[in-house]
Amino acid sequence: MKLSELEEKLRQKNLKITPQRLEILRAIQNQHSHPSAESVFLSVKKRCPAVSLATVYKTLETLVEIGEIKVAVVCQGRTLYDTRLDKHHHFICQSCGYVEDVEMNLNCLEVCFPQKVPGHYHVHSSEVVFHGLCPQCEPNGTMAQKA
Amino acid sequence: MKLSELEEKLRQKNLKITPQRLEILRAIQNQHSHPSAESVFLSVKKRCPAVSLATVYKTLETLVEIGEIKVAVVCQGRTLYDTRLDKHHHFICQSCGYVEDVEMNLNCLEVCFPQKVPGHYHVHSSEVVFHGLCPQCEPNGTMAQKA
DNA sequence: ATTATTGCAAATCCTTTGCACCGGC
DNA sequence: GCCGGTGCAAAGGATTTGCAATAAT
Repeated sequence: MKLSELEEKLRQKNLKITPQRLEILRAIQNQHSHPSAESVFLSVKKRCPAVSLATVYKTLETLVEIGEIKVAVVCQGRTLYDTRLDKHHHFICQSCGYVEDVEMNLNCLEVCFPQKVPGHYHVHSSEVVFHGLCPQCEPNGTMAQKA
Repeated sequence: MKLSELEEKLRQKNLKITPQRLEILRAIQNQHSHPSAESVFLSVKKRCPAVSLATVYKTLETLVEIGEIKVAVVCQGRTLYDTRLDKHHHFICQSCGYVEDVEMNLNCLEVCFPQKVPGHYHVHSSEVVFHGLCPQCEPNGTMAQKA
């Protein structure tokens, strides 16, 4: 997403365009794929030392609300965000919490899930989550990270 | 799972059979499908008023470790557990956090995912997560719960 | 001028931990 | 008796909140 698009969205929702918001979006775009509030905060602080962690939390919430980013996963106690808005899936390392995108076309899933979901549930989205070990943690098993 | 099976498993791992552990398992079995530590604690307290919340947390961790229960989802900041060990999926209400099991045979998924997961990742399990609104929250939209 | 946003600090929520005592084995 | 388990209270980490000051429109 471009900064201009963000400004447009903010205006439409009567939200103000502040340097903090622009910096936070910038940080998210330049970072690794699944940033946490903490990592965004650290990144933003480099160019904008006065930002507060609370502002980062509030802004991330705002960005999710206006649909600019999504929550990728909640993993090991923290929320990881996702700048990719297109349909994809996630692999989560059980040991270190590393998250990686998984590309998969699940047309079969899309087609059949509405009948499987019980009753009158309105499904907005669905995704597959893979749990396992990443290459770094694999050799020594689940406890590798803790050793 | 039966109490006798649990006792067997505990013995095998040199873990002691204590009244608290039995009560906690009992509570889990009698409760709704996706209990939290808190709800287990409240339930156990009825028959065993002296139990401590810390013991419940520790015991739940132990039960996960010996494979007696699983973590279903982490939702709205708390961990929900699952007594069902067989393959199934989950629907999560975005508004109230209610979790419901979804039965689905995803042989297609099972067959194709190993090629899709990048590199040398070792996948232990996978599940589909559906996000949406449950019947109670549906009529008034996402904010129903907060109103 | 109006109103949203910021930054700070305190508060909150869930979960974990340290440690002395207790109880299964 | 040994060693793991329990309960308590305190600590911990992530996130939220109240509020006065600040900045966007």
